[in-house]
Amino acid sequence: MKLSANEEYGLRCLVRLGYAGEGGNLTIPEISQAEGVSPAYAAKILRVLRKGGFVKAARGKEGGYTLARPAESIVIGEVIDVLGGRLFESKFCDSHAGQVAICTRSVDCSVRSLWRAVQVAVDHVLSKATLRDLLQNEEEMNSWVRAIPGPNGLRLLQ
Amino acid sequence: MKLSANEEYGLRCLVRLGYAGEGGNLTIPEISQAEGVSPAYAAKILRVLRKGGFVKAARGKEGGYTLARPAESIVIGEVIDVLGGRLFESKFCDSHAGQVAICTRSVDCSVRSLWRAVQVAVDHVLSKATLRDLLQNEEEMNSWVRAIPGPNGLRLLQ
DNA sequence: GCCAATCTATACTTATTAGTCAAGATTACT
DNA sequence: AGTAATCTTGACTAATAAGTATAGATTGGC
Ligand code: FES
Ligand code: FES
Repeated sequence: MKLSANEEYGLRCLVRLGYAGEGGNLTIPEISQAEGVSPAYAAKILRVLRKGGFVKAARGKEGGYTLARPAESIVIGEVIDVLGGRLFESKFCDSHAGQVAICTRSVDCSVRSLWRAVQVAVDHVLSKATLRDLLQNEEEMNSWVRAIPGPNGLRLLQ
Repeated sequence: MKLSANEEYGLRCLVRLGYAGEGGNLTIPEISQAEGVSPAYAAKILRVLRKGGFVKAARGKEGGYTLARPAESIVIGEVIDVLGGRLFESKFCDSHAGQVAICTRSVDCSVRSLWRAVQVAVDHVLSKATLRDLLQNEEEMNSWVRAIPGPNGLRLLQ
């Protein structure tokens, strides 16, 4: 259960484009330098973001990347899904089936129930965050996090 | 952000031992067969659990593995930490440092703030679950999940 | 003492993810 | 048309995680 490099750099590249503003254009060399990754790797990641429909590319001179839609309509949960998949996918239990009672009889598995709970908790945060929310400084972001409703764990950040 | 094989199988082996009850003893071949993994792999995972202090081993004939402490004192969050590390470790941002404003000036990064929020959400679930909670069937476990306090995302499981 | 059942440790192989490279395609400008 | 700046694609290499193999150490029973 670790953040992948794709998720980390992909999200950062997207934030970088968000800072460039609506219609703002950044080239691969620019993004690459800003995020401290190689141009080739930035290109690879940006391709994933493009195929996910979050950014669009223009080729040729004066080309570059730009957000495909307004920052407030880009939900971070969807971005993370594209960059790194889900924490707990439904097929997971099929491919890791044990033999006897606990997990094969997959109609009845407490472990799976726990994984689902974790997935829901993650989704609860990531489905509420948009790229717009990330286009602010850390302090403002912390306020945003605390504003997630309910006396849930996020309050612990307080 | 995916569950690792270590986490999946490690937790299942632990649950299996939990079913064996306090003082219950299972050998590597038994666990291996029950969980559908090779004996060698089960051994590798059980070693991690032993070093984490969750199970203890007895060698020689009549040997095997047993829980190191009562199931209700084994917190799943700690188990997952040992098996697969944290989602977002503090050194993470050091090793993935970008160059300019967003992530190098790590005193001010909204992305990091989001990762922390996700980590807190995960911990909120996993720090409340003990091995005892997992020693019940899926339906009972779902009830347990719903009982996590607050109108938070876990309600979505309803 | 010997043997069989068991865990232990380390090294090895395979699969997946991370990251690089090189050739090609598109566009703007002259 | 020519050229330079740009994205696109697929193949390649490197690093890490997953899984296997093998030799060794411990224990109980005969
Ligand atoms: S069915 Fe997947 S962990 Fe039990
Ligand atoms: S400092 Fe780590 S994501 Fe920004």
